[in-house]
Amino acid sequence: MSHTLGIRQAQKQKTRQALLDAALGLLEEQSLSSLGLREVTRAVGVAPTAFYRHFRSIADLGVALVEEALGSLHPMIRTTVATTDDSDQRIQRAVELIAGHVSEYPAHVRFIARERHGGVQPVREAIRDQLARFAEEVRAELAKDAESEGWSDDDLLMLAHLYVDQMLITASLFLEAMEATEEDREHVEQVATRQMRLISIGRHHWLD
Amino acid sequence: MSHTLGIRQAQKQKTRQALLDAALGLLEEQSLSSLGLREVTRAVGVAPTAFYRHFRSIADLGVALVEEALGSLHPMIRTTVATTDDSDQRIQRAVELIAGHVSEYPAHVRFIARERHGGVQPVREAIRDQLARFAEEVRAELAKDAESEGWSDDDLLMLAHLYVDQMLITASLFLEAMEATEEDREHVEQVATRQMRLISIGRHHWLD
DNA sequence: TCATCCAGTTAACAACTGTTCTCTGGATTT
DNA sequence: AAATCCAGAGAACAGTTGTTAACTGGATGA
Repeated sequence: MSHTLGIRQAQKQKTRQALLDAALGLLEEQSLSSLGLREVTRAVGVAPTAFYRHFRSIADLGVALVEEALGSLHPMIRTTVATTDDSDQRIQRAVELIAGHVSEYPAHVRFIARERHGGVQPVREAIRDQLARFAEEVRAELAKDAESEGWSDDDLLMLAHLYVDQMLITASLFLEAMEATEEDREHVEQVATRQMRLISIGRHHWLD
Repeated sequence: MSHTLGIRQAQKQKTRQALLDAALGLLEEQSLSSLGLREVTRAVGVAPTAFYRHFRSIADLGVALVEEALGSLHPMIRTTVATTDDSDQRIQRAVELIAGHVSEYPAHVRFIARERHGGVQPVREAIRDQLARFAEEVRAELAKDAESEGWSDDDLLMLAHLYVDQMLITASLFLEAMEATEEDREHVEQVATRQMRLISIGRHHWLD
């Protein structure tokens, strides 16, 4: 139950969101470490000093963007992994889900791919933490699976990280393919599906 | 057979290398898109305008750094994949080789990881091209393997990309672990080895 | 030996940056 | 109704940026 905000708080949140949106837009053709505070406020149409009412620095804004881009993704990942029908169909659904997310939030995906190893430490750490949470959640779901009998928790987490990294690679490839032909996009989908399948086969025979 | 350079050419190459080295150093705590031309020349101790004698722009310098970081790596990758003894030992050697390379050229590894999805298009493209070459070379080596009988070229390339991406992920993890404890570094090595092994198991049962 | 070349220098430019302090006027609270 | 609050504006700061033009002086080639 969220309390209704006053006019003042509402307007403040609106400006804050405008700053985040403008920053995300400007980051399509540069990195966070070269993004200027004035550049962002100029794009919003607000005085440079207004920035400080919302963020301590550009790095601070970057951390907020990480939360916006990844924070709401946890339930989605959970339910996708949790689906316990035929393995091949599960993979295909996962790949389609990634493709859909990339075409709906391309700027968010680009931001995460770019800043995961980017030049701003607090942002790198925020992304690392979120991805570690993803891996842990995937591990927990995998543990429920019948196929995980006899697996150590360490190995399950190892596999979960493999899946999470593969998701990011796939998302990044879909992003690159967005401005390519439909044929190229289908090729990316096919390769991603096969890579996931190969990993799943490795998982199936891990205990042999 | 390299012809001996005149004093002039030699001095020019020396300055050019100093610019590359200084840039690589400065890039440890920022991205290429925020690196300034004056910043680099200041670090070398040379006038800003001297920069233009060697590079058209910072992006141009970035492309040269990609060549420096990845260009000499092709024979190394080839011979590593080509080694045809026991599979588990091959994986362990590959991981050790990555660890060695990271501790010998950490700045190069950081640069590639950072700019692969970074904000400078020509640099992204240069890295993409080099990695595609790696994948193609790995595919060619895998094709010679007895285990690759019955595999399509498409599937071999799919697997090769999986290996190349896994190498990069592993290298990036070793880099992060460089300032951590010996225990952490061993953990990274163990996880990377197991992930490679799982992929190899998937490869072994791919045609079932 | 002498004319040419060219890597690096010097000086200057307009434009940009993050941050400070002071102020304003509408929303909020008393 | 009056007092307080606070998001955003405005002006000014010292310092930075990429790029230009004209130069210097040692290496080079005739």
